[in-house]
This record gives sequence, structure tokens and C-alpha cells, in this order.
Amino acid sequence: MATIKEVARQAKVSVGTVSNVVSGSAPVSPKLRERVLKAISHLDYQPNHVARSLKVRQTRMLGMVVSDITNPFFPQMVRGAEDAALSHNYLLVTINTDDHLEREKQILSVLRTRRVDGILLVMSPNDGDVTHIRNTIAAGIPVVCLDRLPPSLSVDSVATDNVKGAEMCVRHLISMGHLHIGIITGSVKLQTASDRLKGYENALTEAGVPIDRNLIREGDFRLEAGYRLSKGLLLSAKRPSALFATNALMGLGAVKATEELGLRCPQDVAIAMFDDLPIAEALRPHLTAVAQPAYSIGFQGAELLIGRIEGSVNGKKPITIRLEPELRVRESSLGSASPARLFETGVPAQG
Amino acid sequence: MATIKEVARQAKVSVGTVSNVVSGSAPVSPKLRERVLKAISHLDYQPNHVARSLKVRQTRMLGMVVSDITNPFFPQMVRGAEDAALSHNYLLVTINTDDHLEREKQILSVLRTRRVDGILLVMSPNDGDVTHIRNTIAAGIPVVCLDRLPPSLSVDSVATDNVKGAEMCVRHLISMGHLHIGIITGSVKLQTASDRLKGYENALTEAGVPIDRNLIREGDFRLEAGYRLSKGLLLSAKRPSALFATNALMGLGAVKATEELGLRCPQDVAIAMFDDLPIAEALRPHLTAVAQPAYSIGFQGAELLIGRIEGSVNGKKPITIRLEPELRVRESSLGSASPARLFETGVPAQG
DNA sequence: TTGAAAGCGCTAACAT
DNA sequence: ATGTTAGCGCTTTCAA
Repeated sequence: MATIKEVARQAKVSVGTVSNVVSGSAPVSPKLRERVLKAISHLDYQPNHVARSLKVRQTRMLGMVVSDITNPFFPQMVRGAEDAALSHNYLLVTINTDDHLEREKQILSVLRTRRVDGILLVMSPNDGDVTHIRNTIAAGIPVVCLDRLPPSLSVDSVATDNVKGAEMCVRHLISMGHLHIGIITGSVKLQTASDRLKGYENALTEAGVPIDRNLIREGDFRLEAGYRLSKGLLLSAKRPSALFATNALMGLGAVKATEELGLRCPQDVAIAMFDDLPIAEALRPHLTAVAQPAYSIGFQGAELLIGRIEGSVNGKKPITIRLEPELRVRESSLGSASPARLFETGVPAQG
Repeated sequence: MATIKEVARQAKVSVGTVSNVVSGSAPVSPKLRERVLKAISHLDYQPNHVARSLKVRQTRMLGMVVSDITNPFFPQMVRGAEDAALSHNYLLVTINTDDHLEREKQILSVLRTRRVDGILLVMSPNDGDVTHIRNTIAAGIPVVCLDRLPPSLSVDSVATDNVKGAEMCVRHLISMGHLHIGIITGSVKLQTASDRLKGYENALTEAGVPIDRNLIREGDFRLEAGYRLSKGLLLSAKRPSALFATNALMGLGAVKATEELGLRCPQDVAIAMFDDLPIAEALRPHLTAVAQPAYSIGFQGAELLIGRIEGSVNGKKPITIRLEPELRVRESSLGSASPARLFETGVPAQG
């Protein structure tokens, strides 16, 4: 690979002039510019960005730490972040943690050593152990948290209003006549999960329906957990007439469990979930879902981060962006709870 | 951020000694090592990987160029590549092209300027215009092509045996009594697509079924195209009794079209597709699919690439790895073509 | 075993 | 407008 020196020699100019031609940071006479350009194309010269990074002390790289890109919620978010990053000439480096805190710590350390200019972080469940994040910020690397929020940390963040989304969803189920609504949730250590649970409780409470702890089942945000917890609920003495899954994978698990038990959706059990799938409408049952603006979360997160990096956003107070969820009602929740069915399964109509 | 110099000063040793402690590349006496370690933790020193990269002329970064991470086939592949990369201490930088050739060229140029050590590439449709890839390789950056193969380029590659996968799938449909099988395919400019088409034709031919060009519909690998092309086929005079979708998104489009026309799957029209979805078994109808080892493609691709980079793999001849697809038969293809139905739609049983 | 110093390829300050 | 040069933070020879 040719260096700036070789280009300079071939064009019979100084390296400074070549640099000026390449970066346009200072005027160069047409004659010399011509010669430089010719040498560049002749030598197939590509500036060494590593050397530049060392000199100007910025890599124009952003770290993106997600739990698992194979979870269909994240690719959209990553695309949003990538589009914003590239439009500002940053490169996005995405790494998965699988929600392991130790891995997250290690990755943050790698990103520091790599001197990324900033980090977009989807936190792992952490029990308040956030010193690694604090240290990263203290080392001068701005961090913007996406999707999940750190209860005990003052940091910029972009996320959906999860309480509200869950409220909308559960209110809808109640309006369809369901009073016995099971919820399957990921780790309530994640504020995402606890907020959705709170929304569920709010909606029930405002409708005067007492909270039944038996209807609340906690696992992780994977399909398998959704399947297992749903099965537990559907086989319990007081079978719920509706299931609220707190993310898409758990929702699919609920569908699988429902099917496997020979129950019809929505006639026997209604299902609604947090997160919509891009492919949802192509599949049966058409699932009622709370759509999150995943792309926007990524995009706005990256914009905010870049604002911090470049100083256009300043101020000590953390910036909190809450995006609006959208309820998409589809057939999976459209069967109303029928007293007859409730009677059959021995569950008396409540309220 | 502390530098190696500050650590050296604080530990009262030379920078060379600090370097040796950090990298372990030369022995250091316990006494000095101790002092250095203390200074490092005291200053929260993180070596500057950018400076190291400049000096040793390797970034330990791999570029991963995919068409679109929101296509559910790719996240698994990326995970495979990431796992392999991280285990060898490489960082994976993933970028989307949306199958735009111009964008691919631009990204390859960015990756060169960034001095990545190697590139994993899922090519865009290119009409044989591969000089940008050739140039990248000529510049000393090894490239391994994944999933899609360059007909006119001698380069390492890892992909599924697409001909075979399509053959398996179509043979299965034939064995279920289908002789009038429609195929919806992405751009046949991609060898991936043309190979699957070839497999389709092979299976028909070996069964003595003549190829009907009317049953072959070409679009791109997106859901919308799958939907549109399927609708066209299902509304045509000779409605096929089975649909073979050449990727998952097109398959979902086919499901949507089938539903929308009030046709039952598999009773009215059987559906089978290339690519399995991790979430497939949670959804109705359960789709018969040719599963590709996406994770393996990514993993083995990265291993091969790293082998090239580090010289453990050499030899001028390109290495071609073909992985075996696996047919997963599910309910969407289990209805056999009934003569009665064929009669209804005016299609006489053939063969 | 340790220290001193050159140099990776670039930018930017300074001199001309 | 152009050339010269110091220096970004590290690794690695070479000498001691």
C-alpha cells in the first residue's frame, strides 16, 4: 500500500501538500493538485486512517453493544444507528453480549482500548453493578443507553415508553372482556421488563381488577422461556383467558405453547405482545403487538451520541428521549372472553 | 487517558519495559513488573490500540459486508463470524449494502482506508463487475465470499450447496404429488438464485416433468416481491398446486398472498422455502424449509479468512467450502395434490 | 534484564 | 501557496 510520502515523491510535492489535497483543509494550486491526483490514482493510494486517527486523536468509530443480534428486535435498531453513523462518517462496530455482564465489561474494555469515540449500549441485567459504564464515561468516552435504562446511573438514553406501551396493550385486552390476563416477562432486573410489568399492573388497577401474583411469570426474554412460562400459566388451575408477552420472542413462545396444548387463539386464549415483528403480518395468528420504533431508537441514539462527541450537545444533565409505542391490534386478541368458555374451564367470570 | 509514557514515568522504568509487561513479549523482573502493574491500575491505563496498529501494521479488524442485517438469514451468519473473530482477538465491523453495488464499492474503499486485515463479503448483484473486489485483494486484503459466489472471480468462499438444497426441496414436493410447482426467485444475477432455480429444474427434469416458464417468476429476495409474485402465480390460469420460495422472506410473502386469496395451506396450495427461520416452529403454518447452516457459514468463513491473514492457510488456489443444506419437512407441504382440486382449477394431472 | 531511540503514516503549526 | 518538521503512542531493534 502506497503512503503519503510516496505520493509526494511521485508528484514532486511535499507531504503537506498531498495532505491538503486529500483533506481539502487548505487550498492547493490547480497545477499541483493535478499532479497529486494523478499520483494518487496511479499508485492506488488510500490514506491510512489508522495513522490519521493516532494523530487527530479520534477514530471516528462508534461501539454498539447489543445483547443479541439474532433477537429480531435489534437488527432494526442497528440499522438506524448505522445509518446515522455513516451519514456523519463514523463506522459502527456492533458486538453481542448475550446479556452476560462479564462479557459486557470485557467488551467495554476492548472498545476503550480501541479508542472508539463513543458507545451505544444496550445494557445487560446488572443488579446495579454499573461501575464499568461509569468508568468508561469517566475515561472520556460518551455513552448513550438504548432500549434499557440504568436505574442507578445518570446517562443519556433513548428508549420506548414501556409503561405506556404495556398499559395500552393491557387496556385493550381488558376492553375485549379479559380480566384474567397472564403476563410473561423477562428478568425484572431490567427496567424494560419492570416497566412493562408496571404498565400491566396500572391498566388492571385502573380497571379495578385486583393483581394476582399467580398470573405473573418471570423468565428471560427468549422464546424458550416464553414457551415454558406460557405452558405453566395455561395449565394452571385458573387458566388465564389472555396472555400478555413482554417481548416478541416470548410472544412466539406463547403461541407455540397455546398450539401445543390444542388451544385456539384467540377463541380459547387471546395473545398480545410487546414488540412487533417486520414479518408479523405474513404469519398466523396475526399477532396483536405494541410496536416500538426500533429504527428510531438506534438512529436518534447515534445522533445524540455524535452530538455529545462533537460538542454540539452539551450540558451536564443527561438527555432522556422517550419514544411513543404504537398498539397494533390484530386477530390474536380479537376474541372476547366468553363466560361459557370460562365456565368450561372452571374459571368464574370476575369483576 | 494515560499513555505508556506516563505509566513508565510513574513506575520509574522505560517505556520499553512497560510495553514488555503489557504484551508479555519479553521477560521483566518481578520487581519492575510489580511497579508497572501498580502504575497501570493506578492510572487506569488502557493501551492505545490505534498506535499499536500503526506500528505493527495490523488492525486486528475484520470487515463484514452483508446485504441487510434485518433479513433474518444474516444475524446468525454474523454471530458465527463474530464468535470466530473474537476468539482470535479480531474485531468484526459489520456494514449493510442493501444490495446496492455502488454502496458495496464505497464500503470496500472505506474498509481499505481503515486498514482492516480482511473482509467477509456477501456480494451484491453485480453483472460481473467485480474489479472493486479484485482491487481489494490486489491491495493485499484477503477476501472471503459468503453465501453468494462470484462466477467470474477466483476467490475463497463459503456457501451452502444451493443446487442440492433446491433439489431436495422440489423432489419432496414432487413426492407429495405436485407436478405443477411454481417458483419465486430473487435476482438470477445472483448465483445463489440461479443455483436454486437450477436445482428446481433438475428435480423436475429427473421426474420427467417438463419445465414451464410460466411457473418461474423472478423478483428480489424481499417479502414484498414474494407476495407479489405469488399472487401472480396463484391468480394465473394454471394455478400451481405448490409454491417453492427461494428464500424465507419470499416464503413469508407467499404465505401472505395465499391467505389473502382465501386459499388454505397446504390443502389448496403447498408451500416450501429455502432458509429456515429460528422462529418457524412457533408460527402457523409450520413451514417446510431448507435450512442453511448460517452460523457455520459465518464461522467457517471467518476462520478461513483469519487463516489467510495469518498465513496458516496459503496456496494460490481459492478454497471453496460447500456446506450441506437440510430439508425440514413441516405441515405446509404435507397436503398432497388432489386430482379433484386440480380438476376444479382446470389443470389436468400431468405425468 | 533494562533503557534509548527510531519510525509506523499522518496532521498541523510554523517558516518561507 | 508550499515545504519542513515535530509528534500522536506504541513496538522493536540495538546497546549497555
